[in-house]
Amino acid sequence: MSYLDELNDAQREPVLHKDGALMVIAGAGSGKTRVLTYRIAHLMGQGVDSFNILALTFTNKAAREMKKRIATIVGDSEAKNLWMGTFHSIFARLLRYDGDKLGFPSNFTIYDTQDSQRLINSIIKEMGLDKDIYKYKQIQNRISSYKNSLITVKAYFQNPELQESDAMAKRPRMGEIYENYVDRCFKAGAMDFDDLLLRTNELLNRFPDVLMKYQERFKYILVDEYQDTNHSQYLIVRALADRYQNICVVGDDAQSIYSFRGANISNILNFQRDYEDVAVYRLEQNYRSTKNIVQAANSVIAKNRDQLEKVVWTANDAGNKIKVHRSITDAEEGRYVASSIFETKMQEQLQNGEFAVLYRTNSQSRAIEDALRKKDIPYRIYGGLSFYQRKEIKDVLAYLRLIVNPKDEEALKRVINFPARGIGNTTIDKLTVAANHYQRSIFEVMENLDKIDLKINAGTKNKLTDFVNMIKSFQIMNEGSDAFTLAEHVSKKTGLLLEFKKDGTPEGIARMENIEELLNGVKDFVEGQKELADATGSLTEFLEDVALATDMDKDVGDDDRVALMTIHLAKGLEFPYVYIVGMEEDLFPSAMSMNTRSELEEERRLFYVALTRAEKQAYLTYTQNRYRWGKLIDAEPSRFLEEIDEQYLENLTPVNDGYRYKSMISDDIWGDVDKSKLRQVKPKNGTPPRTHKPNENQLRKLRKIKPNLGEPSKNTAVIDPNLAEGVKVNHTRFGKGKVLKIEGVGNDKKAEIQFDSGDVKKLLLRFAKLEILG
DNA sequence: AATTAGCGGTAGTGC
DNA sequence: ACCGCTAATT
Repeated sequence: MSYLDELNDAQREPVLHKDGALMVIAGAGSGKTRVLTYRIAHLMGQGVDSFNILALTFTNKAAREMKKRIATIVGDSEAKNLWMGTFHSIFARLLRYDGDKLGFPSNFTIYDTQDSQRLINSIIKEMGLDKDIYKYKQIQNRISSYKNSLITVKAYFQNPELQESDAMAKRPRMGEIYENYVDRCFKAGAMDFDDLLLRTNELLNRFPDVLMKYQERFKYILVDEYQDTNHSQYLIVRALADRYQNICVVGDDAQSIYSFRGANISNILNFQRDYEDVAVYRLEQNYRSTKNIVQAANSVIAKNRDQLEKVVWTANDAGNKIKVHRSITDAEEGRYVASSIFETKMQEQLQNGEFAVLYRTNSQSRAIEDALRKKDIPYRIYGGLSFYQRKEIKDVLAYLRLIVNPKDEEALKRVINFPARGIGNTTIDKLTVAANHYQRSIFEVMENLDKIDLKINAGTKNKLTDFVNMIKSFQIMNEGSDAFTLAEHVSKKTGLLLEFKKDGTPEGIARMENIEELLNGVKDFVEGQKELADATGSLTEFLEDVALATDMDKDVGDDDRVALMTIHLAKGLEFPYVYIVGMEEDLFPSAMSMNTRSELEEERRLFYVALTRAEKQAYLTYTQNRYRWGKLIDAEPSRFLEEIDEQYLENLTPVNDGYRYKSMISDDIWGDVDKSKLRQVKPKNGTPPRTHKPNENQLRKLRKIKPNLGEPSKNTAVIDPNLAEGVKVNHTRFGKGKVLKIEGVGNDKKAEIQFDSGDVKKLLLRFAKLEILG
């Protein structure tokens, strides 16, 4: 029982607690994942069948990692049967089995936010409503919150208060839009994200036999990040756990940051009322961060009124104080972060992956990116416009969706005339009207053009028939081929690849490459699925994976990069060095979250989450001016800076004397600063751009840094002089190959390599890990 | 029906 | 500053 020795006393108790309801209040960095993992392993060790365990995690990646760890304790075959994943992916799976009872096909489509918004847009148009009053985004939010609160269309119309509040907001026809939206989703065989939970509730409520089946199946239920569950999720868990009451929830009320998508903090606060004889365990020892960081975070969260009693402490070293830095503009903030990362990395001989830059809004990433790129520091952005949301990727996916589910209206509208094949809006409108009239899908109307008189001319009819036949041929191919073969065929046959290739612009090329990357992804997926017990590698499974994939789920692999992400995405992660940027009023806390106490408290919890991501060192940066909508606006330091107990802070820029800050390192010595940019950003008082060089002390310090101590750092890697044309090399990712050409000098030195796989790639030598063969 | 210029909304966080 | 939609043009 060696794994029990890896736990402290407080962690061991909930692991050993077998039956009944238990709640684990786990402070930041207190090892809650470890508790969950070992608890599951222990249950299995005690004879509980893995088939009877359901674990709901915050990301699918977390589920994968826990599964892997459990497999090392109890064995591979045992771990395979565990149902473990996010709410959305678990219940999507459940609905594929039993959704037919609600009238959904097992291959239902999952609409993403964009699909929902487009559908709402067309409904508003079809109803002839004013789009300035009925704003599709607001409508979508409204519908989403109804669904998360389990307010169905029927419940909406039975509730005068709701109707009144929509009427007050000058949207009296809100209910009709909602009704149409639900109806259209149903007819399209589609569910949006909220439906995955709402429909699960409906299924469990309406079909006692189904409920019973899953209650019997999931005798032990575990829920991670319970503080971020919404009402819909709460009800599902309660329904499933009702029979055996073996429910274990883990969470930290201080880290509840998702109220905007319906998360209800009272779910965790009221847990003890919901179940009988609830055992409560507290994990309060932080293993992650220094004393300075833990105590600073405590001093912040203490300002919140609504919270469970809890004292997070650590036995770790005091560490450095949190560094606070002010700059003039966001561009300069970026440069400071990049310089600081560069310098720290050199001095401490660190990897890029040990650094993270966290921000409140995705739009802040740009300034950071620019600065990191200029310093040639590799980075990776998480979130934002994710790979799967790019236009060209969504186009390919739309074709694939249409193959699996031809009723998928949003997919159809997306690709019916892209690449252009002479089917214009007029025709699509006619088809839509007919489809609504006959209560059929657009695709079905297109299949029966001879039988309906739509006043579409013969030429257009032929084009429509060609399109239908093309999709049908794909469907036939789908029967016999794996997802990769089909996806590749579709990309070529539809002309998508060619469309982007022929436009010849850099964007077009990039889009084509993205499609190729997607195809590689399909291939990886197909091969990966072969190893799993309960998966077949079908197109449906791939599409579901994609629809519910988050940026956090991707395996980052071996590349070593600085992580850039929003604080929301950083939840559950940890990094030795963390930069929290944009510490300004109206940005963090957000201007939109300062109206009520609870909103502000949530922003404060968000700040708490941000701070507690750091293991060794935290940096807080803010600027006096920030670009927004292309304009430079004034910014005030965030109130959160003042809320941290001063003793934990070190101010790097203490006096605002009207001059530019004197940074530890001047950008100039790196020789790659875009001076024109500097000049653009003139401070209002007319202070000239900084031109000072680093002082002798700083220079001496910099010169002392020797490249290539220990693990070679990517920026200083010494390029092997033996690397020349014709030499055989091995690359960690691309395999063996031959150097065709060497070009560029210094940092820009590149090698063109013909890999044995057939690919020819140009690699920057200072990044590429190349091994010279024989 | 296709292309393009111009305009307006947007940048708050995400399954 | 950017994206997507609309109106105008071909």
